[in-house]
Amino acid sequence: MPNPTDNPPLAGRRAQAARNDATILAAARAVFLDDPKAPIAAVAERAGVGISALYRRYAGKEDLLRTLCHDGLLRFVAAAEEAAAEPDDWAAFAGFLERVVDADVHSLTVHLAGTFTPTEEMGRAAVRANELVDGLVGRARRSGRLRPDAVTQDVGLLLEGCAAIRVPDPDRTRELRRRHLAVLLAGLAAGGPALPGPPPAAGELDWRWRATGK
Amino acid sequence: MPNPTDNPPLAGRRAQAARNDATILAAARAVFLDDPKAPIAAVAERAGVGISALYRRYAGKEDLLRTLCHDGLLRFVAAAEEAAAEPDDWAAFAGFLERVVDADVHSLTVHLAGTFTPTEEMGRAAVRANELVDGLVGRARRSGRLRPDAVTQDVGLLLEGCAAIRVPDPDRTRELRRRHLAVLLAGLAAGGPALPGPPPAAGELDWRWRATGK
DNA sequence: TTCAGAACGGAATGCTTCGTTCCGTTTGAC
DNA sequence: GTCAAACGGAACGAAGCATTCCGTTCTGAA
Repeated sequence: MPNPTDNPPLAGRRAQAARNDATILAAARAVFLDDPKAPIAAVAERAGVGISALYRRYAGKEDLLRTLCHDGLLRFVAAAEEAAAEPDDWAAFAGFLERVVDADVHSLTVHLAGTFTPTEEMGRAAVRANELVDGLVGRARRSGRLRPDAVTQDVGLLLEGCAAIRVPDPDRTRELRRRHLAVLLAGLAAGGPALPGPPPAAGELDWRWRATGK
Repeated sequence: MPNPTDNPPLAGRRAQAARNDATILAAARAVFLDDPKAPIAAVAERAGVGISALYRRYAGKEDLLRTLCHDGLLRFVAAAEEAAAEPDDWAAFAGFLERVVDADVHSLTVHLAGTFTPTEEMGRAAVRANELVDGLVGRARRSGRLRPDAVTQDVGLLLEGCAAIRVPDPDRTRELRRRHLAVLLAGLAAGGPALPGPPPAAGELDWRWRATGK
């Protein structure tokens, strides 16, 4: 799994193949982001390659989806780590959400859940992701900027809500999600009335990952 | 399209058939709410009837979906009208959102869009629905409780976001959506920082209704 | 009591969609 | 010049699903 930022100046079949690795994964991301039930042929077409180029790299559709999702999980973790470097507690929290929403990482992982059996490595990445979010929420809450009754799992609700917003134009989609996120951040700021109902519990939003069934 | 609240004390085949009308529509609502691409057989099974009982009432799948969606639109309008009767401007606005979220009306209409060609009557209902929402938003804004930069179309974003939240248990889903809605309402209250980006324009969220293709 | 047919259950049908495989071709590498 | 990695894309076979068809049940009126 080569680094997408590699830019090998090599020519020839080998280099072409290496570049295709990234091209195919990018195409798969775009296609399945648009329609989680898209056929594999759509990915090949989008990447501008034949179907066999896909099957040379992945054992089957499930394998491709798993790889794609794993990749998304790593991006999620990276976003959280980057955001955590921000000194201001609230800016770190808000910046994290903006990164994840912009990168559209959440919709990928959520909509693909259940279409493959996850690996243990993915499980570890998920745990790490959760720890990072927990840290960001904790910092924001301790700073007094985040309302005290907001919990880590509220972030999941929030991301799911933002991911649901979509219009045909991707750029406009990002703008609208940003706007929606701004409303949510305003609502998460300390000072509002108490939130109703029992807060989402740990693992309550993981149900998509538990079974392989539809 | 019989009123679901009818309770004919009649027995016999005729009465059974009349009751089935409502049973089937309710089953269809539950099934397609759970999975918008569910097969028609799932509806029949859920309703506890045979497939032919369905085809006796509807010309085909598209006809059933259209009827179901039309029904949802009417429920949406009814919710808006009920909420508008509330004298307090903010309570009317918030109450409307709670009704729609609780009844899960929005997800039905949104996820089914594009699977059938709408009737003119549905178009009229949609216009009426929009006018009602516009009125509620206007009242809330004039009362000073709603932030001035929120527009009618933000309600669409908000409802879409809430509809995206779901867990296996329907009751818990409602609770979580209510919680999410509370955050959003807190964020919509006047006093926050300005919302970014151009606000959603009229018709910008109607794209699902314009084409029949996927 | 009889019987025409409304209402129904569910198997059978035919079509579409898709994942996967297979085979002939191209093109660097040595 | 030869070999095989990489490919393109047609072909295959399975699965899912909308719709139709037919035999059965039971009501309601004569």
